Amino acid sequence: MLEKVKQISQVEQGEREAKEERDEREELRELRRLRLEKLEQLRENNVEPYGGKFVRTHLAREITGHFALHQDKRVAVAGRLMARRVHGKTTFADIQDISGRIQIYLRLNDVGEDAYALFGKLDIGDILGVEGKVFQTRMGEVTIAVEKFTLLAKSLRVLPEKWHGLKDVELRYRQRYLDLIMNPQVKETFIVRSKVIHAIRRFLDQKGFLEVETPMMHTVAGGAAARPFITHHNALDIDLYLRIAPELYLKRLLVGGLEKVYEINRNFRNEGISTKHNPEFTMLELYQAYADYYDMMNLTEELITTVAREVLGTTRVSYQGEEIDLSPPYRRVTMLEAVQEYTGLDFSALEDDQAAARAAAELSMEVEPADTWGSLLNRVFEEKVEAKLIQPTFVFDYPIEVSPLAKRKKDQPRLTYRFELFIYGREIANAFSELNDPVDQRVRFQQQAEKRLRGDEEAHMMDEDFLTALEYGMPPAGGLGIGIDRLVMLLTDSPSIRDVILFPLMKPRD
RNA sequence: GAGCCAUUAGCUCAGUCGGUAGAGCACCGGACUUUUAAUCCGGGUGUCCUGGGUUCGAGUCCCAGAUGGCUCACCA
Repeated sequence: MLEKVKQISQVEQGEREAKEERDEREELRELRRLRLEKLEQLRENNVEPYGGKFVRTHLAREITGHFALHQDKRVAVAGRLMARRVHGKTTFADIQDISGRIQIYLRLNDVGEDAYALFGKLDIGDILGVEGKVFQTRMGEVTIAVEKFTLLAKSLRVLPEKWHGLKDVELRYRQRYLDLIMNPQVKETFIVRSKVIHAIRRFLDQKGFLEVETPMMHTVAGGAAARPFITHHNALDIDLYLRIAPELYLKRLLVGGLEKVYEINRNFRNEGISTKHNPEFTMLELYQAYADYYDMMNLTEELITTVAREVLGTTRVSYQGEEIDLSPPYRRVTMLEAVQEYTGLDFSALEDDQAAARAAAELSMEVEPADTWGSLLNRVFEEKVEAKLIQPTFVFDYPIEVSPLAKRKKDQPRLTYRFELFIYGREIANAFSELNDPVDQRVRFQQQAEKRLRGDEEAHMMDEDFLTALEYGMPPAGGLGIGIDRLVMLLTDSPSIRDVILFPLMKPRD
């Protein structure tokens, strides 16, 4: 009995020590503790630290950019306190809002002792509303002479350093809000992203395209060669796939008579993460009935140049030190020509799979038994050519093996009416004359199914429901997909896809 | 999945040969009524990523792990 009591008291002691250690650690976070105390003090002095609506008359930039218009005018601005320079009975500070920063100036004589003391208790990071008259300092800085200010939100955490900003890449992604507060270029990038998407919508709407939304959760993951994420619907007790592409649903809409449709939304692919890949990413897909892939090339050129002009005001962009000219026409080259140009190898002269395998081996490529003329042509292109296509280049007529949803070329049955657009060695767009022959499509699915049986998890799945739709008759059509994230990377000179996705996927930290 | 690199105060970073951890900003106290990376005086606030090991002694050396970055692989 005594033993047991002893044991319990030992356990209790251990718990107590652990708790004391926690308390001690909590106490060590002095900066935050100090701010919590300030919060209490504010409330004791009847200052509400978390305000409500504040009516602003101007954004910072509107005032600083047009001083003459606002001189001596009374204005109200709101934003985050980003810097403070105290000179005894006067204080300068900087307020940051969506448009930028503006300096404010407080004098004890103007605001009174209580308010001046309160301002001294504020912290960098607090959100305020200020009212006062616009003037220019001796040094020429457009400034608001504060008559009144209101605390709108007390900050309990210390912002990153004012001069170097937030550099730690991990923190920038995990706490993007801090990145946005501290690094103006980051905010600019995401504003550009928003404008790009808006410009695309405007462009397509004007051309008579209808924006639609198709399912994100699929019972068959189709429309691309990729491994899907799997989720589960409890009530129906079925597994579902997060979509890897909207393609097969958008084509069903062509069957239904929606002749020009597009969707801008997320795709999910359960694959590796890199500077060019995020598990969820944004795609534009569009389909136009009675068009073909040449129409899609023209549309792609027009879309990209329109967006670049509207958003950046130019079609010449600098990407990672490389000058890229986005003005049309873009170079157009068949895959066969491109491979010949960069390797000297004329694939069109190779009669069969064996000849292709021998030729590929001579280029010191690994050849596998399952490889065919088309798969090798594609691989030689990917390995020897792709990275060299810096200026915008349409590469067209892709092998049929790697294009199970594209229409077969009439005169060259080993190829399809398909192109991809490359810029800076990266695939930006993918398009084809859509396969609308249900019998051919069934054969293609069957070939893909065989690849799946052989262990290719990225091969397309058979989609009977889609085939049924095609059997009702789908108009011939051109289809186009553009990776929005990659386009935005190009237009914002961002080296990583994570720089253009607000919250890229990160592993949880403990 | 593989290789290389990084992880030290809230942030940006030093830290020598293994000898008990520093700077700037931010913060706290004081001075200052047109500054602007304000300035001047005083104050260091820490799970040195985590866990083992070597050692009299580890931020530092070794092993394992975590997270992140880059490159490659895969892919769009």
